[in-house]
This record gives sequence, structure tokens and C-alpha cells, in this order.
Amino acid sequence: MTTQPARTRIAPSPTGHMHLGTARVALYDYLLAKKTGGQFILRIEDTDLKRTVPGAEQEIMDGLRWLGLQYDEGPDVGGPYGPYRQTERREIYQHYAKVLVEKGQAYPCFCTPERLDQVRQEQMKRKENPHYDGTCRILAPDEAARRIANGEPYTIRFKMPQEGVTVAHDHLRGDITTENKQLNDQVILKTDGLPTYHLAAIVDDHEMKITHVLRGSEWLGTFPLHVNIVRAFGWDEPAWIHLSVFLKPSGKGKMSKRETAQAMKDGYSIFIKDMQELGFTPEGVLNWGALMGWGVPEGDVMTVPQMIERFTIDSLTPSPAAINFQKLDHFNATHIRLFSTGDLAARLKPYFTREGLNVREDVLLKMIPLIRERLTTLDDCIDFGAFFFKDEVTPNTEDLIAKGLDAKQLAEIAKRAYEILSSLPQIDHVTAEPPMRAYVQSSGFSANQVFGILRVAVTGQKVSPPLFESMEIIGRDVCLKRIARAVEMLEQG
RNA sequence: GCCCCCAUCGUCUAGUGGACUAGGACGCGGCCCUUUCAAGGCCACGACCGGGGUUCGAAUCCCCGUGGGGGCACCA
Repeated sequence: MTTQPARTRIAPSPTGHMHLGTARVALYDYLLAKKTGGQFILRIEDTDLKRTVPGAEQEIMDGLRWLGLQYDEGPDVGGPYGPYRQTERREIYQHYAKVLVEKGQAYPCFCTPERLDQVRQEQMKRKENPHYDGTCRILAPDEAARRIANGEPYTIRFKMPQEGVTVAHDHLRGDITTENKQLNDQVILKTDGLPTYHLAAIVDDHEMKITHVLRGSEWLGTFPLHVNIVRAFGWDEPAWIHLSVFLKPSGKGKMSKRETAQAMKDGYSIFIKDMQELGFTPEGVLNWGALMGWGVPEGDVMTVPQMIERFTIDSLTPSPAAINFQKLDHFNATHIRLFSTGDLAARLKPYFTREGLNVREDVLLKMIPLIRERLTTLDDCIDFGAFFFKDEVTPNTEDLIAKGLDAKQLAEIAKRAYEILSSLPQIDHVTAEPPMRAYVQSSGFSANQVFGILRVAVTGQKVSPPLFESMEIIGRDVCLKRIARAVEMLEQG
């Protein structure tokens, strides 16, 4: 286990919404950095101009902040190894590409995309592996120089060894051995002068003194390439950790558009921004994500500080994990129950406000203990507690009708309840419950029937927080007014 | 097609040759509590992919299958 301060980075490309996968890698990066007293860095990998989408970078930064994974260095906070946006580091990559060419480890390539495509087609037709055919690898240097001077567009390709094997070491998976003949001369600098991921990431990780590279296992295929590039420069390698990928809930394959849409329909999402809006908490999301790919023996409900305490790279798991949204619900609800009343009040208030409700601070603080353990997501507070902030509630007549009772009986119950409660100087669970229970006893009706009618009358809904505690918060006058109205409704209907 | 990775309850996982009658969590089922809905408590169901080795002994090490995943771009 590392005791030296680790410098870790999350290096997303701003090509779409920030998703769960990015959040999880960022979490592990963050945990490792904090645990070792190191730094966590955000680097934006925006070298693919065609795929860059406006606003995506901001969404990543917002997402990380919402999650509480504040980076020590990044595009908007700066740092000693900036800039932290790859399009602003163009010259650095060009310099290093040139270094590689001079060392004989890379070469200019003038093949056009059209020719490359044609070569690939032919190779596939012959059932060969698609690979670069090496046309420009054997070009004489002066010939290449002449064509460059001529203004011919060119890329730089990395010259992979063609014999022997490459052994790359991954901390979770051990040595990964690849025959070099399987490898192929990849483009590291594009015609537009920007690097591909292969060059950019390696150069930046070195320049930014990254000690641990955590990334998805989709990078395993290019892993040998990357270590070859590092070695060509003669640099020390970071520790490589290839995390498992997330599978769709069925466990068959990665999340596709289809599953993503289905999740949204069910009230879930793999996008951080959506999760926030759906009422999930950073604590819940992080705890959930952390455990997909990290095993703890027991006590799996953890806050970030507790995760920092317990985190080790060695306890990460290499196998793919199916997304399980029910588990997200569980962790979210569990963390909501752990929040203090004041904390939860601050988190809930926006949801009430969003509904156009006028939130009285004192009422908010009083109702939270009543609804806290009933919430799965924060927005559930509307279902359970909106009535606390409404001037009037409008019960459905049919909700008012308790099973097995006729209209006369219903009206009688409501009326009697009104009489009992209106005789009290104040209504709370201490004063109101005993006489109401006594009435249930003497009336022959069930508690379920009597309290059911009262619940609907007072809260306007069949499911609510505890009745008498709720009435206490609503207040005597309002309660009586609402019960009176119910009596009216029942007598009419 | 080729290459690489992975493999314990339905799902996430613990397990690093004997403490395994394989532990925990989610979900599911039941019971208790209960004015609704939750929460909480208790109980149950439920897995080492298959076959060969190695070893006194294998979930754990090796090999071969099988299954699953990922990759084979001037995308990351």
C-alpha cells in the first residue's frame, strides 16, 4: 500500500453528460489522494474538437462539486502544472511528439483517411486483423521532410516494436503480456496538430506528476501502447489501475441508450445532473457507486470521511458490476435518515419551493422528524409533507370513505371527532390521542376507520406521517376547520 | 475473425490453502411492532460456472473448456 502522497486525476472528455462511471473513478481518485495526503486533479481532455459539446465541461465541474469531490488542481482553480485543459497544451504535445520522432520512436505519416479506410476494408476482406500497413514507417527522413515542407498534411505515428512482447503491470490484474505483433502504429498527433489520447494522457500524467492512473477497463486494449510510449520517453510509469466497467441492470452489456431511457422512466438515471434533480443525495450516490467495484467486509454504509479511512487500492475488484438502482434507493434513504434536521431542512426546502409552496421555517423544522424515515429520495418530501405548507387541503370524497361504513356512520364519526377535538384547548398527540382512543373504544368502530377518516380530513391524503403529531404542527384551528369541512362533505355525499 | 480482461447467492460483495456448516448488504418471503405509509427488530430462502490437475487438504494455486465483458479509429 502506498504511503507516499498520491497524485491522482480524473480526466474526462467533455463530450456528453457526466455519468456515474466518471463519478466513481473520481471518487476512488479522491479517496486515494486524501488518504495519502496527496492531490486530486481535474484535467479536461478536449482534444476531439468534433465531439466536444458546449457546457459539458461545466457540467463535469458542477457534478464533482455537487458530489463533494473538490479537486485541488483543475481548469478553473489552477495549479502548478497547468493549464489543465488539453487544447491549451497543444505546443507541449507537439514538442514531445517531435522528441519521439527525433529519437526514432515515431514518424510522420502522410496516409489519407481514405487510403487508410481502403486498406482496412481489404484486410477485413482477407480476414486479417485491421492494422496500419506501415507505408510511412519506412519512409526516408529526407523524403518525409520534403513532403512536410511541401505542406502535405500529416500525422505522427508511434513506432511500436514489432517483435517480442510487452509486459504491462496493472495493480489489480498483475502483469498483462501482449505480443508486439498484435500491436500497431497508432496516430499520436493528428493532422490538426492536436494529440490523440495516447500521447496527451501520457505526457500530461508525466508533466503533472500523476502517481496513480485509475481508469476504466476499456483502456486495457491500448494499455501496451501506453506503457511503450512512457518507456520510449524513458519516464517512470505511474501505477496503473484498470477498474471494471458498469453493466446494465440485467448484467448483459453496457448501459445503452435504451437502458438509459428505461432507467429515466423508472425514476433513475446514470447521469449525475439527473440524479441530483431526481432527489438523490451525493452521500447516497457516492456510497452506492463506491461499492460497485470495491468490497468491504461489513458496515457498508459510509460517508466520504469513513471511505477515506477504509480505502485501499488492493480492495478494489476487477470484475464488471451490474447497476442496481434498488440499491441506490437503499443507500439514499439510509443517508437521508442520517442527516441532521437542520441539514435535511436545507436540502428539502428547494423541493417545496419548486412546488410553489410557501415554506415556514419553524414548520419545516418540526415536520422533518415526522417524514425523515419515509423518504427514499428528497423529492418524496412533497408526497409526505406538502400539506403542512398548504392553506387548504382538498380531500377526495372517496378517500374519506372508510371501508365497511355507510354514509351515515362516516358522517357520525367525523362529527363526533370534531366535537371531541374542539372541546380541547389545544391539539397535540398528548392531549388529543387519549380521548380519541377512548372514542374508538366506545364507538365500536376500528381505530383504522376512525383515524383514517381523520387523516384524510386533516392532511388531504390517505398516506401521511403520524396523525396526531401532524395535527400538532398544523395547529388546532386549521385542523378543526378541515374536519368541519369533511363533516360537511360527508353529510352531503 | 484476432487480442485482452473477468468469473462466489437474482444483484453488489467478504474470502489470498485448513478458523467455511462459505460471511455481510440490497431485493424477495414471513413474523413482530403499528391509526396509514415508512422506519426498526427477528426469521427464512438463496452461491463457490464445468472438467482435469497440484496438495494430507482448494472457493482460494495451475491447465483446458464454457460463459460474460472490453478492445481492434486522425474517439476518448
